[in-house]
Amino acid sequence: MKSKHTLHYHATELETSVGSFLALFSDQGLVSLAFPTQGNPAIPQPESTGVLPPAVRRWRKITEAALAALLKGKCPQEMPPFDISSGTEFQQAVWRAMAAIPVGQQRSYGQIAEAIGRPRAVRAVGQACGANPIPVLIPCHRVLAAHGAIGGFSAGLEWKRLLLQREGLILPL
DNA sequence: TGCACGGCGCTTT
DNA sequence: AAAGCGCCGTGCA
Repeated sequence: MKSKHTLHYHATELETSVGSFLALFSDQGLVSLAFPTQGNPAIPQPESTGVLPPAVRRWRKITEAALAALLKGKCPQEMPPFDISSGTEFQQAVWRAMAAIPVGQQRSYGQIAEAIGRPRAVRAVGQACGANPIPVLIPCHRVLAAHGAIGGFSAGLEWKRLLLQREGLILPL
């Protein structure tokens, strides 16, 4: 017996002002987003965007526009649907809470923990943030340690700083 | 300011 | 079953 859903993902590159992100879509929506890997601009693109299913082509365009907006510190007009089914219930709750942080605002790991009703699960929240499959659009960069310290970032603190800076957030030195 | 530590909830091995 | 975290408050120099 084979399931006909989610057997395969559509991989596609998204060009931005800071390099090319790699996006993965399922038939449910955007599954993951990967930062441009250093000095590695052109992974050969096996499928042209022409072969992508219509829905995926639409989401791709929306995602690209949303990325561009966020990199300019602006609020995206539209977001693609997220397929975060890979996460545990807890992780999905954390990711949804992060997605609700407005552009230009910040939260602490503790605040996210409270927002999902587990005020003491602070470390677990940190772990779940690190597991966020859709960085930038699910703004894990807007989650800082208590008292404004920058905290961590799995893709590298440089990216976190850049994103915060573009959104006009100032960090304590 | 800075470091050390204990406790915490969840994921991963 | 146990380790290991993108944490956080406290306490001490």
